[in-house]
Amino acid sequence: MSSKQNEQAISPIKGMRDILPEEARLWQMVEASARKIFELYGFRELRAPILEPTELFERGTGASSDIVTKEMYTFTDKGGRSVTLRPEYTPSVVRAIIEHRLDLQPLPLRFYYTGPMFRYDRPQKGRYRQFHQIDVEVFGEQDAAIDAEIIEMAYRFFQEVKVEGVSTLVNSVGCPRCRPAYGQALREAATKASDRLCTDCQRKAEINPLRIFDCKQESCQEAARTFPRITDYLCEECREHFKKFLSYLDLYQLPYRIEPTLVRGLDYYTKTTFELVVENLGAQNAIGGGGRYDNMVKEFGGPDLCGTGLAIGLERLLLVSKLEAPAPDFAYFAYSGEQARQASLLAARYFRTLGIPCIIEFKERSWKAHFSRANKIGATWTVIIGEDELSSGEYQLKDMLESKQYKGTIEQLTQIVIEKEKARQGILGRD
RNA sequence: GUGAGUGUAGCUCAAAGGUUAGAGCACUGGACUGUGGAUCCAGUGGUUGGGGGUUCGAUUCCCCUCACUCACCCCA
Repeated sequence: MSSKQNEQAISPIKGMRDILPEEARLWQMVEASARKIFELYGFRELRAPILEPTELFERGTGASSDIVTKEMYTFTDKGGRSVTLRPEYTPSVVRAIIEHRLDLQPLPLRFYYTGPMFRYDRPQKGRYRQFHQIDVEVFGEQDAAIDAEIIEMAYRFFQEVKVEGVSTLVNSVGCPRCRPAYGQALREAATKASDRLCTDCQRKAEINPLRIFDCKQESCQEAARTFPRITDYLCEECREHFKKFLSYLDLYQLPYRIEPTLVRGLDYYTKTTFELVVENLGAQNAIGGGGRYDNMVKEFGGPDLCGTGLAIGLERLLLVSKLEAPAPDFAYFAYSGEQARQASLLAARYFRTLGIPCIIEFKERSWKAHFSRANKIGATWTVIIGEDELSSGEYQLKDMLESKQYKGTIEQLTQIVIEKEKARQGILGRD
């Protein structure tokens, strides 16, 4: 700590936080699982910048979306350009595809990415201003089977990272051909029922009547039940796509519920939308979500390339994951005197060359204090080097878990560690 | 942006207007200078989030402010 003179401690910016080593270990495990599983489905990582031109999101995410109208971290850089910390990932991939003419590669394209996103929201449980997503996108595949496969992949991932009780809400929001008619029908119904709606919903009837569906007022819910459903307004193509999508979910035997009121806050979705929700997460119960966006690439001036994707929120995932990080295995060096210290340093170098993690500390300690320290920091092995060991040339190795002690040359001792670790499936046995 | 709740040691919490703000855990050291976990003892650590007010006296009551939490809106 710094001096206590009226200095104010510097805290992180609201909605942002440090991830300390113990928790970071879990993040590493989750990210490693994601990579492993996504690669298993042919996805490849595509890393895009965190900072993008503001216009990318105004056009991609949608100028009327909540994200763009009130949640972006936008500022002017020293060159006078308006830049934005990305609030989501999809527009960046679309930009990269056009930039690098990736559409000329064999289709479909499968990309994944994991990293921080930024939205200027009011923080609450499961919601931060800097949060992290893992994101997958597929381009150039119109078949509804891919929409289902992405969800199947998500379930495999959830299983791998010990997230249980995930259910899927699915819907189709139609396309620019069928959506306008529905929007009009819904607006008319909402206006007609205006006197039965709360003041909040009366306002929604104008702006976004779909939102009336998830109002908690009993009278609004009652009125909403009489409103037309999007699924009754889909055009032939969209209806077919939706039917096929559901049939593949059935094939995988994935649990889902059709939620005709599921609207997502991003403007670009067409046809399939879905949300992965989980219990015990409080109000922000969506652990993942996504859908199809068949027109975004074209609207950016690129080729007519359809897209579909999924984003998973890592903070929320970790809030419900039962994953536990195994304690790290390593050797601690207990020594006495300068000569033994030097012998320890060289021994640790040899250990590390063989892939055995070591921690060596430089505080002079009694033997008892050394062992106490080794125990406290969780060492699995303690290497003992004192006067006796220096003169005999044989060091000692203590197995801290079994309280067994060995004596031998440094080569012999490393062999013991390696064999034992293998048997225990310790760090040397893992991939 | 709106609403509610909470701020006391690193963590979890006491102290209900009255001496020098305490305890457990954690940390450091000792009992114990060639062997850890247990036990016992001691020590470090606080502008009670900050500012103002009421009062002889405020951690306690009032106001402002900041932070955190939860919820609305929306989303991961």
